[in-house]
Amino acid sequence: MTTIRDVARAAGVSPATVSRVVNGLIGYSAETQRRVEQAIDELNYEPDTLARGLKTKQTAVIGVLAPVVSDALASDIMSGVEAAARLRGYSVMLGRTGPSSTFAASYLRTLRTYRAAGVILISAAVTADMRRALGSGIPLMSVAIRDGQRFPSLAIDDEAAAYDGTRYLISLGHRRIGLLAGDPASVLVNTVRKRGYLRAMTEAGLTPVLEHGNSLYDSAPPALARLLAQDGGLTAVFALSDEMGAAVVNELQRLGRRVPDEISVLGFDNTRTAMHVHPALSTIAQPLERMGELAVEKLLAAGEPAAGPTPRILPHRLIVRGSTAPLISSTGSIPHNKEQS
Amino acid sequence: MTTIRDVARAAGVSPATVSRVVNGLIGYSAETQRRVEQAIDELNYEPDTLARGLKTKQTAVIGVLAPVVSDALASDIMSGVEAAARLRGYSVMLGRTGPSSTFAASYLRTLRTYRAAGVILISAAVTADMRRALGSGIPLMSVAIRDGQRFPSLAIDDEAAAYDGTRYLISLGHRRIGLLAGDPASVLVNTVRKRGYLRAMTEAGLTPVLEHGNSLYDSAPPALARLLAQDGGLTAVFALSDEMGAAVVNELQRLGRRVPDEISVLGFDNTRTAMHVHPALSTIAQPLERMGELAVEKLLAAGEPAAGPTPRILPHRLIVRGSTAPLISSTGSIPHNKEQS
DNA sequence: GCGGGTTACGCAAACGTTTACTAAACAGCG
DNA sequence: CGCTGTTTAGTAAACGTTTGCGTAACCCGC
Repeated sequence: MTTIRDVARAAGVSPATVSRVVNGLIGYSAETQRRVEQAIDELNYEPDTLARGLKTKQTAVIGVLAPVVSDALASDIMSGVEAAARLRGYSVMLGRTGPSSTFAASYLRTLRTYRAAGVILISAAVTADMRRALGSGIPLMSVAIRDGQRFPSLAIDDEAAAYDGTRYLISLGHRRIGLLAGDPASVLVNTVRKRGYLRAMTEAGLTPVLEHGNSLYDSAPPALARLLAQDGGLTAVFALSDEMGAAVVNELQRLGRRVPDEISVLGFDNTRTAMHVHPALSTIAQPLERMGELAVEKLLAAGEPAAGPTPRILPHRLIVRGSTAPLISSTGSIPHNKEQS
Repeated sequence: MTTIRDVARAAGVSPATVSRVVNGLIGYSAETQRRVEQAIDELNYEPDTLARGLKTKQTAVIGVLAPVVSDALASDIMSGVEAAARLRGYSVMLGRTGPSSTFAASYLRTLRTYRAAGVILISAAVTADMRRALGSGIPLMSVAIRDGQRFPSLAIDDEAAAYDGTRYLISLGHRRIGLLAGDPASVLVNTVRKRGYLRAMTEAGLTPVLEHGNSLYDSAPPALARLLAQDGGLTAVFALSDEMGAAVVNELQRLGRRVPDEISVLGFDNTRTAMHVHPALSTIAQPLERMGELAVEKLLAAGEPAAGPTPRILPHRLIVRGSTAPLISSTGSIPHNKEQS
């Protein structure tokens, strides 16, 4: 490995000067710069990140923690994080927190000893424990979850999104709308989405019908069965994740119910999964990649304590595909599809 | 931040001794160990990774590079990598190489300056350029692709897997079997899979029919149309990725062809996507998570140059779900489903 | 041509570890 | 009791950077 000293010798200057030109500081002549740069090229020099980090107490790494790595939602966010990070010369370090954030603190401690520039927490609430494990020097930001006002976060307004989704189904003429929620214990965003659904239903004078899955595909069929047991005449099902939504579409068809003619299905998140089913799932979109990008932008801007704990709200969007349709009601009033923001 | 010197002072010993107990070396009494450990606990000391890495010329990070981050196949492998890494106290650093490995060298250079313990390359061939960018000290292993004998790799036998898949369809009684391949330019594993298909077809005296997509969902419908244009009487389609397989299932149904009664569909990889479609996709499984785990195991064992360039072959497995069925042929011979390894 | 201001650059001390090397303490043993 | 061998522990020199400080050299106007 060639060091800064090798370059200095080759260029006939001191290591200090090499460091200055490498870091674009001032204090050297144009001629010196040329010689140094030539030496760098010839020796194929690359500054050692470890030594640099040790001295400057900062490394260009951003930690990303998600409940599970191989998850469509988390993957999309990570993709945005990776893109934004690489654009700014940062690397990303990946970690899995487990469904109930079991490993989070341990990862954060590691990230601290790496002197990470910041960490992004996906779909998990920031606890005081975590904040402590990370130490005070490193900014932390949670994404795809709203965490009161205590820590910076970046998410859509899940309550409003669920409200809008429910309103959309109502506007299609549906009256008997079932909700397929996720596990409120592990993914607390479910609680607030559920609230949005309930508000829309009671406002419209409709009676809520709801069951819980765990957000994953396999949990949906049994939960759907329970939903149908409660009200066999449901004309629409609102699933709070695309995986469950996709499962509902498939299961309904297996049961011989036609989607969307007999029963509409609405998903949530707009992950790839929504496209993988036929008819394609209408869903509430979160700007996932964009959220990842924004997270690193805000994180790095947070060097200045100007950015306080400002939970930033991103817009959600209703995406209408093939799984929802107006109710063919006996009253004959048929609202039509629309894409709204 | 508390340093090793603080601990030493608190325990009344020298930094050297603290270092020894932290690293489990020998050369201190039981009493000393007790005092040091107590001081560590009290001061909440955590050794600085950067300083340690600088001195020892090694850090506990493993790099993982994939063509795209938010890909079901890559995600599953990464998941295995993360699990195995964390088990051994290693962290994983994530990078995206782009479809034609554009960014790979740059990432490898970064990984080198971090003095990574090893790097894992997913679905991308190792080039001499990459090997050079990484330097000579860091082991590199490619996963889910077989790279001749030049660099260590870990994959299934794609030729045999495609052969077996095709044989399976033939054993079901199908004679007119179309292949939906991926883009051979970007994902070269497609070439060898195609070879397996061709071998099985010619061995059986059948005429191959094939078209190319790009492995992604959206590329499948048009490719399927071209396939059908070549032979409208196809009774089975073998798609070389689950995304394409899922798209084929959906598209076929949209065209009014019943799956699997009129036409069977076989996928490849056994990602989550295979489950997201109805009927669920029969597919050739790669042990993706296991591959990730094994990759880090071999990588870390490769400290000893005992492990040469031994491309390790993992077993593939045929998974029969609902998208394939025996051909109802006029001859009346109906082979039945089976799960084989 | 000289003082004052600027610019270009080198010296050396950090940053927090690990690890030779060395020394003291101690035990065993004839 | 001296001698040797072993164990425990400390000293200090690295590892490859960055950066405060100092000092030549230079520029400029009077």
